[in-house]
Amino acid sequence: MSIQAVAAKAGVSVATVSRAFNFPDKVTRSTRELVERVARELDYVPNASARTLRTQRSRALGVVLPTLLNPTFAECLQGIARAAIAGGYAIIPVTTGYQLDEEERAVHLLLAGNVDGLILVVSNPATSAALARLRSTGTPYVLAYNRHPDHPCVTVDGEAAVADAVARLVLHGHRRIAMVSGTLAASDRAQQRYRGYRKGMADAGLKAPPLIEVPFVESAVDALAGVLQASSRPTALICSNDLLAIRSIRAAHLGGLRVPDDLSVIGFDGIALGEDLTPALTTIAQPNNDIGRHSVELLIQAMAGGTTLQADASLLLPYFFRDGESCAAARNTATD
Amino acid sequence: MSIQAVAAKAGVSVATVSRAFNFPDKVTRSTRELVERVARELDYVPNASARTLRTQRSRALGVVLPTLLNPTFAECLQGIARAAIAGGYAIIPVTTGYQLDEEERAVHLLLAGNVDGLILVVSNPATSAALARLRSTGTPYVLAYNRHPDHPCVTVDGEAAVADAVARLVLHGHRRIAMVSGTLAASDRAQQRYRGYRKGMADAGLKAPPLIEVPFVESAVDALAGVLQASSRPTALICSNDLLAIRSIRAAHLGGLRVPDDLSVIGFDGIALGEDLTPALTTIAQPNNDIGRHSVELLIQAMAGGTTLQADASLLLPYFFRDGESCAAARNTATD
DNA sequence: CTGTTAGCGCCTTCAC
DNA sequence: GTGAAGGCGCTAACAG
Repeated sequence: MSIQAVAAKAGVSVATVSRAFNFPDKVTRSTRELVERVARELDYVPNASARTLRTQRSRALGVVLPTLLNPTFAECLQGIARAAIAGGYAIIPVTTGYQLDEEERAVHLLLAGNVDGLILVVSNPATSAALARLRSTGTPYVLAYNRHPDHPCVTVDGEAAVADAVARLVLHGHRRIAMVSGTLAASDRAQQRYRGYRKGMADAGLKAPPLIEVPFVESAVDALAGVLQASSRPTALICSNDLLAIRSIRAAHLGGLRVPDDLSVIGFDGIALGEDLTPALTTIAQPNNDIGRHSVELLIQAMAGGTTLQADASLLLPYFFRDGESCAAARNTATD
Repeated sequence: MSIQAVAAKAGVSVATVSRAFNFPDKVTRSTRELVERVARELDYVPNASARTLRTQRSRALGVVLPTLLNPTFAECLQGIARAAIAGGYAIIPVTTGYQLDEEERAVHLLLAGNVDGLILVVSNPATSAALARLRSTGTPYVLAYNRHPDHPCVTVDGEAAVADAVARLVLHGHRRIAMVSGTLAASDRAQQRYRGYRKGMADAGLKAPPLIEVPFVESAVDALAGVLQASSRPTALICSNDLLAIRSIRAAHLGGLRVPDDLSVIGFDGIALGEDLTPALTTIAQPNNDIGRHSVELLIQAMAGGTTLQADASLLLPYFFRDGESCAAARNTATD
């Protein structure tokens, strides 16, 4: 079903049909209605690839993310999806599994797929080869969750957020506060959050114990077992993401510690599920949906202007401390 | 950067360049290497829309799902994404928020986007207008999670699964077993699972109390409060999905009941997160990733044969009873 | 084995 | 306000 068929049946030229669809005012009302009617009768749907080929715009956005198994990114993608549809764009998501070579492959794939722009969550903007190559192509893009002065980014101030959280814990009487993180090298977010932790501890005049680095989330429970049994075990844990926090709570439980009575746990991300857990997860909530939405909006805006997005378009969205039940005041301990 | 440029620089015709890429054996080794080198130098990437226009195949699959906020579907989409990439396809996901009109809009959008095939999770295959229209277009499609004799489906036997679960509970001494579900009308899955529940109860010679129907997951806690306070409250809950199970556990907790000591809770879906909760969620686990993967594989296979997928290609994958900590034997109660 | 050429369906000047 | 025609980049006959 092509524009030709519609033109023929309506007794007008293809140009008129095209205009009736794309510039309704450039055509007489009567012809427009005629064309619309015929198109409907014929179930005509404009051919996207032909249009793309002709206009050099696909109205498709590529999305590169680590995984959908972390609800954080699923929530963000949902935000992206809604905003994209609202803006008349389709999205093509690709997951990388936190692997650098997959990042490159994804960007390559998407570029070959003629996307008009890209939203990506990379491991580390400063060192990402994929990002460097992407940049050189002149395709508009925006980073989500990442933060770097040379790139347009939409995220929250993870450093300040964690420093805040530490301050809150201190206010509640905690002194032995440890941080649990995934592999630091694997993401700039983890690094920022850890910086915030150290800053928070320093500000409170506390000595920061070594970072509890968990290579695979699955091994979190094991990694924590030892730490939580020590005589000078922490009374509070700040986790670099909610999934780690959930596993930390489990580790505490397995170790015979009650949360929050014996151990306070704070997460980071604000996944929706956290509110329904028992105990409800105390966490630093990011507006995951909005991060996605704003990324799309920035991108669409830039593309409309025919430009690429600059670093100074970056958005730092507010985070929220979501009070839950996994965090409480420290009990008085003589060992302090 | 077009094929023309490559041809010119390499001193061959565009046809040769095209062949060098698509049928490497149909050109001399030397020409192929020449073309490849020049293409690399020029950073040439074949234009997807031109190819699609010419071949009438987009190598893109549309995916219609209710939401990404339920990890079940996020896990499935992850499976779809991986399998699609492996098969050389891009995916374009659209969420419907469980709304029928959004289902139609999504199908329309995707069809207009020139997808070669569709994977969808609809509310109810028997009544879906979107599905009827899709079918009439002759575009290959497959349903995931849905089950219907007239459509190709990839899912598990939800009815048998729940009946099994009831039998297990009975074996553990439970007699007052209630089911918690979302709106029955909103999904055929919920209906199947409920049928399984009634069958299981009937088989055990037990009277099934009224279904606890929760219109919005957010209201689950309220909806359950009353039921759990009653003197003849259930000793076990079978929930139609894991998110409901998690909220049911919370409701129990808020009502002063311990899980599993005072109340056993079984979920359905097998979201990964369930294993990390405390108590670890006992659930009927579906192979979410595989459901996605198989859907893609069936579709690609059918498309390769140039055919549409028939109902008899449907796949019923195995489910697993995942033992957790939210379910235990019933305590002896004189009131039984 | 390689080159020439005709469209795929659409948009967009340029005439009228 | 409408029509005619070129060409976006590519593949697939068809020739050579």
